[in-house]
Amino acid sequence: MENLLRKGIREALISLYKSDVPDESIQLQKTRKEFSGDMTLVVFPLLKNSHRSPEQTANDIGEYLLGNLKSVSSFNVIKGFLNITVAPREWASRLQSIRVTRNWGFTEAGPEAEVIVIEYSSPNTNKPLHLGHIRNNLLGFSLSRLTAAAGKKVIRTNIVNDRGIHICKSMVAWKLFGNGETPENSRKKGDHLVGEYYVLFDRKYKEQVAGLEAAGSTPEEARENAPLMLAAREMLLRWEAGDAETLSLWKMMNSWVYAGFDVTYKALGVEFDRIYYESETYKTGRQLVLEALNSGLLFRKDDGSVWVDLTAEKLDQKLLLRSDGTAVYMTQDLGTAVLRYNDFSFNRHIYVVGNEQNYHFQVLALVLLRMGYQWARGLHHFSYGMVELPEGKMKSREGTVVDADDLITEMTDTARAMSQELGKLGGFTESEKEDIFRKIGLGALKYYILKVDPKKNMTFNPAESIDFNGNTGPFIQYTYTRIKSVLNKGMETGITPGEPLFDDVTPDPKEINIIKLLNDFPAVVSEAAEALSPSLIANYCYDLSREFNQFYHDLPILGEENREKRNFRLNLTEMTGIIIEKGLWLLGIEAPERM
RNA sequence: GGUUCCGUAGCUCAGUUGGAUAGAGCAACAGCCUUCUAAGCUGUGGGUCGAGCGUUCGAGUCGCUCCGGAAUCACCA
Repeated sequence: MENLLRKGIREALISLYKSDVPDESIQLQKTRKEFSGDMTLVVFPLLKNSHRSPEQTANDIGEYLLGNLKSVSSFNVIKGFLNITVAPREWASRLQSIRVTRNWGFTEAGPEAEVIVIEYSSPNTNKPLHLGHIRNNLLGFSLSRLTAAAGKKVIRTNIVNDRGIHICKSMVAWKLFGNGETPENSRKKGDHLVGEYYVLFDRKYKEQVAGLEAAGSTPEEARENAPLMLAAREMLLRWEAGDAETLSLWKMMNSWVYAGFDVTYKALGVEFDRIYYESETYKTGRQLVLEALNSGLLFRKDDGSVWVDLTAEKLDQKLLLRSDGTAVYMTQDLGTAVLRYNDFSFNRHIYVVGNEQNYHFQVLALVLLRMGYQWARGLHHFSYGMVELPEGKMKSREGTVVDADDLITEMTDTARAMSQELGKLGGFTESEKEDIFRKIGLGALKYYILKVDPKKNMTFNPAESIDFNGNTGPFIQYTYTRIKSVLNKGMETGITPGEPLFDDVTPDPKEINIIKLLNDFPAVVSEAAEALSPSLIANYCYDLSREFNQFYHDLPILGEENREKRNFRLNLTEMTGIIIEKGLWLLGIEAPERM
């Protein structure tokens, strides 16, 4: 449609003014709602060619299009804007071609497809997932679907931070105070259980520090010499030395955590193709750093610590190995990146990590380049904003962290309560109902998070909770179930979307609005994949749902007397359902059949 | 202090490569269920797009300077 108009406009310019213009000077856009018309040409850039006033120019082109293009039915000129109305029947045939295209902007990954590694989630094994992780997981998973839809070969990875002093703290606390508590005998979820010991460590440790300070130690001494801290340090040394008993405790507690994470991941509906563990990558990182040091790319300070000097890149010097030779965060990530490149030879590597680590990823790419890895140019930090509470940041100390499992349960509970209040879902078994409540609750949560521009910080108000009315996931899901309901009802009465014989159908304005949106979908998908922005998809789904609900309300679908018109509406309805389902799929939101 | 990001209605957020009178939802108020699902639809009120200057025929959008907020600049991860 747009291309047709472009071609016509170019012909008009040649015929009227004997001059051709570059494509970007032909600014075609959708006509704003308050004006009549479908497409609008902004004529200001064309005045150089016409040497006439904006109104005259617009009028000239309008007349030409009306006379020469069958699909243009009328036009009007307001200031420098030429509003072109496309013949309604043109839209009807547009729906037909959308219907037969059948790929809706989704591209299959061919053998030559670009390989993209997406890392997301990246949990620590000493505490359960919270709201911040939810944003990470949802963004990462949706990005993986978006890039896959754009024809890339996507590998979803996770890096589990399973080593270090923080893990040892949980281990020490469990050993001292645990009395053999396990997820089985306590019926607690493994990650929560381990998290409790991490918190317990912190509490007991603070008591000890306070005790030492009362006995005359300086605060610094107290922090260093508290027995619990000494025990944790010793545990870390034993871990690094490969002590069998320590390793077996570590493996046992980590397995609890992983079992817990699996439950949360499953509830969120996210998946990974390959999981990396820092306990397996940090040694590679250290090796890389030592090799680079030998090649003179890095330098060693007097105390033995190894650094990279990035002052030439306007950054600081950055530590890569501690004076005792142990690895830091950066070292591990260097190792992980190289291992991944060896595994997948990726073209691009997207890290879904919060914006508090912008500096870290800037340095990571620079260091890899310094080491001679040209592929590091393909590293991309997908930096998203924090989730804040109305009072500010979530703080575990103040108990204001929103736990992921709790939130998921709460959302499902709310969906259940709301559904009962509305008196819905008669005739379903309990397990069917629960499945629907889960889809709705999760849909609300996911949409709430994904509709927001990823790079912005967002506010989550637990008291007001997440809405189920208005611009929400359930609204879109509801629209989808309405569509299903119409199609089912039609099928029962023998009315199904048949062959599209749309030649004689003149669509209503509301129908044209929907066709326009359906027509946009492929462009929205590729734009969202390009911009790595699930929020574009989310907002598109909302617009389409809104448009459909208005149409649904005002016009009969099954009740339409005219057979062709009814068939047309059914096809429109069916197509809308398909596109909404596709859009929700890109967001990782499930579409219930009924609700 | 350096670097990066953000600032749009009372609240939560949209706003395509610069285009016309800046949009939704929530909250408030007023309507609409004998009808394909009312988790819906319709209407009313609500804005110096943080401030200023500049570029442009045209700026919420681009540039500069301020103001406000966040993150980061660890031998934490």
